[in-house]
Formats: sequence, structure tokens, C-alpha cells
Amino acid sequence: MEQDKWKEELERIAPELISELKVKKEPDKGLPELDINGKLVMRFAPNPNGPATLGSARGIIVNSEYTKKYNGKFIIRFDDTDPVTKRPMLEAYYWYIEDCEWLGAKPDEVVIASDRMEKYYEVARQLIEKEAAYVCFCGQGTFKELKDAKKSCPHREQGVGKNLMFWDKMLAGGYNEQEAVLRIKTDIVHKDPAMRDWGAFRIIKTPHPRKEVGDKYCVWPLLDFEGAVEDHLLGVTHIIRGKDLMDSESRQKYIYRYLGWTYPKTLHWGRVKVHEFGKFSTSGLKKAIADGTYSGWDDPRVPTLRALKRRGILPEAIRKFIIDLGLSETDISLSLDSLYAENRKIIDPIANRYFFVWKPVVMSIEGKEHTVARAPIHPVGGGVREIPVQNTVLVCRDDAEKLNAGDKLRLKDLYNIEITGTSPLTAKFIGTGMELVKKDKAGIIHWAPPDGVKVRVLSPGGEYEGVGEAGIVNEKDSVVQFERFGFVRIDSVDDVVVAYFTHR
RNA sequence: GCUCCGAUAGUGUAGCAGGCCAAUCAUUCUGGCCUUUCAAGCCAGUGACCCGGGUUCAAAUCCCGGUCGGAGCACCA
Repeated sequence: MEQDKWKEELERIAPELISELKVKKEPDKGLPELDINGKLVMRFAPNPNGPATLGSARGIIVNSEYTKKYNGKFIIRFDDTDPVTKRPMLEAYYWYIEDCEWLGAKPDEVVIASDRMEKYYEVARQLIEKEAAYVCFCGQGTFKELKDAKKSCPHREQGVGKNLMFWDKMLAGGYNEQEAVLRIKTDIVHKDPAMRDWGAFRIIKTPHPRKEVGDKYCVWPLLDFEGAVEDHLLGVTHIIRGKDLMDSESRQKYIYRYLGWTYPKTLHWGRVKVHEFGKFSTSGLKKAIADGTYSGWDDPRVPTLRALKRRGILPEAIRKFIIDLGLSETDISLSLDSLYAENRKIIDPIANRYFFVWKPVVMSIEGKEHTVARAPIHPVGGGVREIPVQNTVLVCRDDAEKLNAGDKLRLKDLYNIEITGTSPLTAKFIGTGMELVKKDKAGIIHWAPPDGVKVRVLSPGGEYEGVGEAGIVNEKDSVVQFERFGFVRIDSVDDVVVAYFTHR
């Protein structure tokens, strides 16, 4: 074949290159290298209108991971410049920081946009003076029509003097909402309609939820403006964010050009969908919590970091999971299986084992009075847990339904029995040896003493109620495994033990 | 409508300045071993370069067209 001829040819003319062909290319692991000169400064910029979700985790982890790797600076900046549509939630400022720390991404600096309004006003004034911004009085619809027709609005060329006057009047509260807006002058005939003279400030008379701010301002910057100015003021060198903000970059660059600033290097990732959570938005969750669909921001069915934490998902597992996603611009639709697998790897070696019987059915046993079961706390760890047993035990209904009179099986870590009746469920003791299991391949089921503790397990798929062995009450806040059920985090141990399901 | 991205197994990902690729790793699934849990561990297996052209001795990799998916054109972030 032709394909092989080049090799012979190369052999003849440059045999020293042949060895080079055999060199394997090194596969790139983890995050790609960044192109850096000077100190790396990165930021994660959420709107605190709700707690951090799994989506936020990507922004937190990737940005902080890079700043750790290159010894840079990691800033968290709250883009809280919309007191109405995406109204900030006061607790969320604190929650975000707490979640960052939990994830091992303690910010080096925390910035709140609503504290820095004067700086934005100052830049706006500079732009007006450079004839790069103007106060526009067109209604929303009117402007859109003009823009779509590539026509400039009458206010575009009204002159610096008038613009300054109008701007001052805006700041002083001299206009109503919707009446005036400050626009950045770009290129009204730009082929991409998204670039044409975009809005930078609008009037909002609703007070900001932060007490420090309140009704101090009635002119608020839009994200493209606030973000552009902040990234420059904070000295951000690299921005990594969702690709939905790609167009923002082109818009923001007009400001950078007008003011002679250097735009940070950017990298983007695609849209993320998580099978297990379906479509969700912070505002949607907020509503579902308010109407009682979910019990709160840490309901096990909700995709917040607080919920994952409560379920016993460890931050290291989340970090690994996120970093393995890489930085592709492809839209992804992922399942949490990998996250659970990572978490299981960490938890399985250390989680204590317990019996929990869901949908319990009573089984009475003849031929053996009082005994104490000695079960290993962990299959490879040291200790044992002792469970006193009289002549009845509880077993799962799912197991009970498969049993017939005459069946022989083993109660795990206890003894062997033979079923003597199914309604009610009765059995007789037939020995303690392991031969029944090893030779006769009898099944093994787990069980619980009737005087054990009541247990409720809250899982994303619903609730389980049943009885567990008494030792569970000593495991508050730890992640344990309920044998043949899955891992759970023991959340509270009052009259009933409440456990949050982690994963299988 | 206009504009901008992207496309490798079920899922995520590596490779993408052309030959090391009958394509990496992880997870899922299947089978086996091990095990007093249907967990974990160990071994094995199934499974992918969106389609069509072009350039080239050689294309997952470069070019063009199409399809599909996503995003922007907000007085949201």
C-alpha cells in the first residue's frame, strides 16, 4: 500500500527520524495550561440571589484551582446590581463564602459590586466625556426597532454637554424608571445586532436589600458594564466562564478600547445540564421552596451545594468531578454517576456499617432464645457491633415476599434459619455454621431487632421509613453505610433518626 | 430574522500545529473471581471520531457545504 511507502522512503533519506515516530505523545491530564505572564488574577462572580449550586461549583473550583496552581489571586465578586429581577438574598453572600471554603477555595479577596457604585459612575462620566456614551430616552421597543434597522436614535449625537447634564439628572433621581438609559456607543451598523449601542445603566427606584446600600442609588449598571469595569479595576488577568457570555466580551471590548485598557484572556465552557436535576434556575427553586415543594435550600432533591453537603457528598469528590469535566466549549448533559463514584471511593473505606430495615416485617424464630449478634463495623476495619436478639427480628418486606416455607437462609452475622410459615412470617433456628452459605449457596439477608431505633431516610427519590440497629444514634453527622441499602449521612438522632441518602 | 459558538462509546473526557489512533482515561452496563452487603476490590468484555464533499501518499485532526445542539440581539445575571 501507498501508506507504507513513505516509511521506506524515510528510512532511505533520513533514518534518524524514524525513532522520533515512536515517541508517544503525553496525554494531558486535568486542566490545560494557561498562558500567563505576571501574576495570575482570577475571579468568580455570582449574583447572590440564592445559594451556590453545582453549576456555581464549576466556576468556583476551576478558577480557584488555577490560582492555586500558579500561585495567583482568587477573588469572589458579588454582581448584585439588580435589586429587582434578580434580587439578592442577604444570606446568600455569606453562604457563597462558606461554600467556597467548604470546597477548599477560600477567596483571597471579596468584592461586592453594590459597594462600588461610585467607581462605575466615574467611568461612565469618562465615557460620556469621550463621546463614547450617551443618555437615551427612547422606549425599549423604539430603540429595538431603530437598532434592528441599523439606524441611530436621535439622542446618539446630542453632544457631550447635554449628555453630562442628563446623566447628572439621572443620578439625582430626576427621571422615572424606564425614562432614560445610558448607552455605550459602539457601531450602529455592526453586522451582529447584539453589538449595537448596548445599555450600560438603567434607573431602578426599588431599594437594594443590603442595608448598607438601601435607597442610596437609583441608577444601576448592567452586567456588561459592571463586569467590564470591575475586571479592569481588580486587575483580573484571566476569565473563565460560560460561553453564554462570549458576546459580552465583544461588547465590553468597546469600553476597553475607549479607555485604553487591556482585556483579560478568556476561556469558556458550554452549557451544563444534569440529568438528575432536570432544568432548574435559582428563581425557579426559590419559588418551589416558597410554595413548599421543597423543604428548603438543602432539600435532598435540590442541586445546591448545601444539599449535596447535607447528603454526605464530600468536597473532594466534587472537585475531582468538576475538574474531570475539563474546559470544553461543548454543551454537556451529564449524570451524577461519576460524582457518586468519586465520593464512594472516599467514603467506602471509612463508613461504618449498620443494618437498616425498610418496610419492616416481623419474623418470629423458634429454637433459639437470647443471643448477641457480633457484626463487623466495617468489612476490613477492626471492631464489631453487638446486637442483642430475642426470638423475633424485622426483615425487609421485599425480602420477606420472596420467601417460602422450607427455604433456608442466613440472617447476616447471626445464624441460619428455615422458613416455617409466611403469614405470619415464622422460622426456626437451624444452626450457626457458614456451610449453609458456602456449600448450599443459601441467601443472606440483613435484619434489625424489633426494639431498634426508628429511622427515616430522605432521598432524592422519596422517603424510606423503617428500623435500624441502636448503634446508629452514635453516628450523628457521619456518613455510614446501611448494608444492602446504600450510604447515608446521619442528620439528626432525636426520637427518630433522620438520615439523608448519599448514593448507593 | 441577524450574529456567534460547538459536535469523539450511554455519559464525561484525551488526542485535533495530519502519519504513533483498528483512538485515551473515568463512569455506566454485561460476564467471571473474591466476599457472611445486591457495597467495595480484582479480571475480562460490549461500546465512539455527526453527514457529504475536497486537499494529501496519509484526515478524528486541515478546507468547504449540510445537519443537529447551544448562546446572544434585555432598562436579567
